[in-house]
Amino acid sequence: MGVSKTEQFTDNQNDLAILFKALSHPARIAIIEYLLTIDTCICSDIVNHLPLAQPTVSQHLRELKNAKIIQGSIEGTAICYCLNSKTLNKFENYFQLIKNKLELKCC
Amino acid sequence: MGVSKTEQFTDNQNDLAILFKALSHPARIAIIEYLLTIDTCICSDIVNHLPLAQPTVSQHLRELKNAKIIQGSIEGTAICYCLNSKTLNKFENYFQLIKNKLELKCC
DNA sequence: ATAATATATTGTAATATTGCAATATAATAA
DNA sequence: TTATTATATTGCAATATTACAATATATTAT
Repeated sequence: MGVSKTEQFTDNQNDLAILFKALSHPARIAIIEYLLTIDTCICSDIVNHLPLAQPTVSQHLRELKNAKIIQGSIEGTAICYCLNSKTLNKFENYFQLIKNKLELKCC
Repeated sequence: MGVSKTEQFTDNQNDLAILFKALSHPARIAIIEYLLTIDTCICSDIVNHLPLAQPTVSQHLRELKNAKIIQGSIEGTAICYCLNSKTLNKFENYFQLIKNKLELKCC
């Protein structure tokens, strides 16, 4: 009761759900939007840019990193986070597939 | 503490997060995939097709309906649920926008 | 080495989500 | 009307998420 029955669904369905879950918080959307506006990025920029405490931002960054939506590389004392275009293209492909299937349908 | 600070983010960021949250469960991905494979659809088909109890499926359908990802029309004693292509196109547009912005960037 | 700075981790309280039994509603069939 | 069938709602237990203070870690500067 209350436990998500993930094992009852296909790997693909679970993988997609995990990807979407990573985008299901406005702070994480804000992080992505911010990373799109700048070329390089250190984490403290993000912390200053968001209305959340540093540990909370770190937690959101970890979730995006786990989903491979962003990737971080150590740059001296800071970490350079940037978007992973490969994963983001997965999303685009998925919705393009849906669009193509929808066009063949009536309602 | 623990409350999502939604009011601190823009309407657009919150709207996107809500849309993605609607897709963040494998059962709801499975519902979308199922609706893509058939032309018309009654809810009991979905219930029989998913490994979840009827109230749980009804709850997931409501969440997809609230997000306007699916829409339902009463057909006698059943309800015909189908996908809302307008909302699904929103997703595609969003990721296309991201892709375009990413191509202009270095890392 | 010690201090300063940047980021991560841990622990915990508040809240949200998930799943389902029980029940309600609403339409058709007998 | 009464049964049957299809779907929705309610209430609640189990679990997950969110936010952050406190603390840890790790790198550079002095």
